[in-house]
Formats: sequence, C-alpha cells, structure tokens
Amino acid sequence: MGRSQSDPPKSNDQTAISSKRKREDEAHRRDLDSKRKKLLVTRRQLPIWTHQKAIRAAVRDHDVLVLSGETGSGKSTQVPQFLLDMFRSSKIAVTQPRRVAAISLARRVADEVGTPCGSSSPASTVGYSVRFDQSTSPSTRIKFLTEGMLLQEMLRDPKMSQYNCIIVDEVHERSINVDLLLGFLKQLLAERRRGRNPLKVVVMSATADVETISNFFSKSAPQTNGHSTPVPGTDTEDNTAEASSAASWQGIADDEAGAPNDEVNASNDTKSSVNICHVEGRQHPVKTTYLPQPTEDVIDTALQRIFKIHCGEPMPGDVLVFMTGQETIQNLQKLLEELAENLTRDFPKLLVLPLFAALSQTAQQRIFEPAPPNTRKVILSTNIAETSVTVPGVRYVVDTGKAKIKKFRNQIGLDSLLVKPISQSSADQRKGRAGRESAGQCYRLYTEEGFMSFDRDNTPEILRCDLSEALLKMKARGVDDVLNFPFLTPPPREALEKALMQLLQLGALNEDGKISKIGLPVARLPLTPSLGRVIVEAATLDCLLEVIDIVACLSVENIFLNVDTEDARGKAQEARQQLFRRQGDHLTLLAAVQAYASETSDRRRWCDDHLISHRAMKGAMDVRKQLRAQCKQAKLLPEKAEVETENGPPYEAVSDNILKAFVRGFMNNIARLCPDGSYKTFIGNQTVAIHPSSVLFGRKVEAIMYNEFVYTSKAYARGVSAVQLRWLEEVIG
DNA sequence: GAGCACTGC
Repeated sequence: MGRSQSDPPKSNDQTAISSKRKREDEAHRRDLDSKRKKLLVTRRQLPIWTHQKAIRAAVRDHDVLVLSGETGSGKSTQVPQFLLDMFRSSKIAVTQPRRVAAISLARRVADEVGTPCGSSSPASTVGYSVRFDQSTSPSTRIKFLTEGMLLQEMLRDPKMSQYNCIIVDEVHERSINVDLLLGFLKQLLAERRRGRNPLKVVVMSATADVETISNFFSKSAPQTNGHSTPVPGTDTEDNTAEASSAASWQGIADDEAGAPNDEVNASNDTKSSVNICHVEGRQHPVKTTYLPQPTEDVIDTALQRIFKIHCGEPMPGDVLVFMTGQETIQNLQKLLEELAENLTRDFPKLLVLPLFAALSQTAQQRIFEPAPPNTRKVILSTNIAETSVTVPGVRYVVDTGKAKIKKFRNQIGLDSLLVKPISQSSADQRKGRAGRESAGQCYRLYTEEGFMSFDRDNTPEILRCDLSEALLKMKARGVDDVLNFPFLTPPPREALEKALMQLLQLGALNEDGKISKIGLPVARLPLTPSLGRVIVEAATLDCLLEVIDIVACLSVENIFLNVDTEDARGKAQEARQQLFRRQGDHLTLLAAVQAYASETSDRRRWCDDHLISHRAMKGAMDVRKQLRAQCKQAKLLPEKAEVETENGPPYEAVSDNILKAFVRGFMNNIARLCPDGSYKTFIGNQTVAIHPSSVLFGRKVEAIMYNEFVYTSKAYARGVSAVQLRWLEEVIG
C-alpha cells in the first residue's frame, strides 16, 4: 500500500502523517499476526486438525465432500481455511442458516487467518454477507453468508462463477433454503463440470446421517432443462499445487461412497463423485435421566425437578429448561419465584430468567450476566436456546420433550402452530447444551420408551411449509419442470401442484408454466409471492410507497407490544389508539410507520410512549429502504421517487387502492360475514375468527381480507382489514 | 375477550 514514485512531492506535515500512518499499519499487522499465532495453538488441538490432509485430498479428487462432525469438531472454522490455497483465483462461500453465525464465524476465521475482517481493509481476505450487512473487500477469499443470501446471489449469477467452492454448513437443520440450495448445486455441478471452471461442494452436517446426502449427489437426476445434452465428463482437474497422497484418505473414506466413483463422470452427468468424512466432536459427557412413568403435568414435574437440582446439586451450575412457549414459561416462572421465597437460608438463591424471541433485547441479555453471589440461574427457554442462543454456565438441562411446530395444510391454505413431541436429534441437541463447559446432566421429563417413539430427525421444513416461494425461485432460475427437480426430500406432488396453482393465480407464471413478466420482479423481492404481487399491483394503483411501508411492517415481528398489566394501559394505550384505523390492521400499520418516520427528535421515546417495539420499527425501516431500492431497480418506482409518504398527500385519498392491492395478492384470504356473526372463507367456506391482536377484533364488517390463517386454539385470521366484495371482481377483472 | 415456536432474502 506504499505510495508510488510518481506521487507529487509531499510537505513535511504530509510526510510526518504518512510515516505515522505506516507505523500504525505496521503495528496493526504485527497485532494481527500475534493473534493468529496464538490461535494456531488452539486450532491444532481441534479434532478436525488431523484430518486436514484427507479433507484436502477428498476435495481435490471428488466433486462433493460430505463431512459429518459433531459440535466442537471445529469444522465450520477450519474447513474453509484448509481449502483456501487450493482455490487461488476465486472465492470460497460458506453458508450458515443464521446471520449471527455468519458474522461471528467470519470474525473468528479472520483472526485465525490473521487478516482484518470484511470491509475494514481492502486487503481483508475474510468477509461476510447477510441481509442489511455486507462486509467484504476486493480481496475477499472466504465469504460467510446466510443461505438466503446465497440463493439471492444465485438469481443474479446463475453459474455462481465467482466461487470455485461452496461449503454448505448445518445441513442437518434442513431449512427449506438449504434444500433448495442443494438441489440447485446438484444441477450446477453438472453444468460447471463441462466448463473450464469446475465447482467443488462441501456439505457439512452435525448428524451421522450423511448417506442420504451422499446418495443424493451420487445418483443421477432427471434433467430439468431440456436443452442440456450429456457430455462425457473429464476427471476433475488437479487444481492444487499440493501433492498430498490420497492414501491418507483411505482410512477415513467410506467404502460406500467410494464405490460408485469410477462410473460417475462417464455416464450421466448429473451424477457427481462423492466422498464422505466423519470427524469426531469434542463435548463433555452428559448423564441422561428419564422418568420411570409418563407425567400428567409437565409443568409440575419440571417444578419439582428444578428444586431437586437446586437443593441437591453443588454450585455452580445453572439450569436450562426447554419449554414450548411464552405462556407456559411465564406460568412456571411465577410458580418458581413463589416457591423460592420460602427457601431457607441453607440453600443458595434462585434467579429465574425467561428466554424467548419476543422478549426485548435487554431482557434476553440478562442470561449472559453472571449471577449474583450464592445464586443459581434457572433459564426457562423456548427452542431459541436449542440452536440460536448459547446459554453459558449451564450444567443441568431439563427437557419437557415438546415444542410448538408450524405446519402448512395446503388443502385449505392454513398454518397450524401446535405443541408436538420433538425429535430424537432435537432431544440430543438439547441434552448437549449441558455439556458445553463441563460434564453435565440432562433430565428428560418423559420415559425412555417415550424417547424411542420420537421421530429420528426433525421433519424437513420443505415438507411443512407453503412451497410457492421456493417454486417461484426455481422458476426464476429456469427450472421448468419443478415436479422433477432434484429434491433431497421430495414434497408430496399435491403440495407442489397447489403451490403452482397459487403462482398461476397470482399471475407470476404464464399459462405455459414459465415465469411471467410479473413473476420476475416478484421472485427477486425478499417477500412471499403474495406480498411481492401486492407490491407490483400497488405500482399500477399509484400507492406503492404506502404499500411498501405496510409490507415492511408485515415483514418484521409485531410492532405493537403486548400490554399484559393494567398499569401499562392508560395513557400509552390512549396514545396508541390515535394510530388505529377503522379500516383495519393495514392502514393502522401505515399510520404507525408514517408517525414514526415523521418523528425526528426521539424515536425511541416515541415508541415507548406508544407501546411500540423500537426494535421492530427499526427493522421495518431497514426493510422499507431495501424494498424502495429494489422497486427502483425493477422500474416499479421512478428513480427519483424521493417523495416521503409522510409528506405526501393524505393516504385517505388512496386507502381503497392500498387495500385493493392487498386483495390482489390475497384473493384466497377473503371471508364474509354470516348472519350468525361469524366469518366464513369465500373459498372453502371455513370459519375464521379475527385474531385478538387485530384492530378489527370484535368488529363486524361486510368482508375481511387477511394475510395469515393460523390454527392455534382455533382458526385465526391475522393481519386483517375490511374490504368490499365488489373489489374482488374489480381486481380479478 | 383472547394470545405466535424459530429462522431467512
């Protein structure tokens, strides 16, 4: 980064500044290097370290490496580094299901490599890319990204030409994005093998069930694009300078994976050569205890177990209790706190902390604070502690064996969210949370027979959700025959057909099943096809800025905080009342965004005064900014649309059009009022109740349109507005 | 007068 000799002569001051700068740079480099050397000591102790040569050889000699390794093996941080010098001229992508993981892994790996992270320096070789936060440099060689981000990149660069290696991590979680990604990669491997720029894929999973994935890649799949002709493949080129012998691989290679390799490249080009590697994890032992008899009352059993641990087990050692939801957590918290009052002084104190996603950031932060002296923490948590949040100091896990699980019923377009038994792998994941720092214990509040009756693995999301978004992404990638797409787990044909029907109805597909002029921008928007369609419709109805504001709110958690105490009502409730619009939730959200955006002095305080979540509002503003930018790119919004909605004409003038735009995207979600006072869906004649969180709750209007149809204790409509039935004809016509 | 687990673009 030194100056070239052609630079103009510098003044003394400039010379002084530039030499100071040089000294600082030098110091910074030394800093990074000493950090790197220190970390190298720890890296060498990781279980995966001894597999380095084998992993490099496997990637060199095969198209796909399937790597299984339990927590603590070091695979997420080490594998990208092992492969770095094999791909000199291009990038390695590493996908993660969650943003925090992508960012923290990038920071860690940057330290280990000895490079600044992300965009902090043009020389940085390790970066990350997640929604709203991209941190890369021209020199980035390892890029951590969320699965959704890589899918988004794939829509813009179908060949993924900037990457020679794609590492897909945490595949065992089986998010719909990971399934989609694996299908696309299977197709892409075949395409890229024919070119000069072959692609390597590494699939990493925490469970030993690597066979399914291995078979998936090594078996041929029907071609999805008719124009491609099978070309005899060449063996993958040896693009590493290292002459590492494949012999060291033999000990680890699985015979079953090695066997089909010989024929792979010769016959059908959707087959890839696959190798399997297993790396042991590093966890402390956890002792498991089951109930002798099933329990009638899990809450009561949990209560007793927590007190037995607290009074019988030595300090320190916090307790993590896995429960189903906010309500049960708060109930148990109350019971525990009452009983803890009566504890004699012989026992340590008890600090009960709830943990669920809807909790404010500061309340969640409390689990990381050290407990006061002579106090044991009991954390009552939802599934959030299973994957997303690591609770420190836990030595005891209490597992109720249940979770709330969402499932989409495509026959009626209804989501159910019900308490169900978890899977065995989920139970083991929960148990593992007791052994992160030292040996621990896990109390399962079910019998061993109960455990044996659990499903082996979580049901992949692709079998549980609305497929319209996934199918539209496929169509946008040119996958015409979605019924024959290489799915790792093929969804039922009925579910695929239903989603195709939905896309046709939205006008996102042409009659021939190919993506339409409307479908293309919809596919690129970070929204469901329905909401994307609403955006496109709003552009023609001249209310796009307003609709973007509403859609932004619908894309984040509920902006209205729950009021559970009488005290919290009163003034604040009254202030919020000013935002309520009689037409329903959509215009109420718009009023809230406009009021928030026009508040220039203290937005946090404005939120507090109105019982509105500041976190959600900030999120909505991020989405709004992104949607506006993307709408400009898609020419839905004029380039110079700098008109702030809050300064524009009153939205009353366009309020009907706003709701009509929503009706276009949610034509199946219309219900009309019946003489008995209930609402029945226009299609299917199902009874729906307006959710208590809606401003229309308890109101009677001619007809309602809603964004979500969720079954919990009964079938509820959420995100509801009053509409006129004649709009339906108008919108369709 | 009743209540949504968790991610992600």
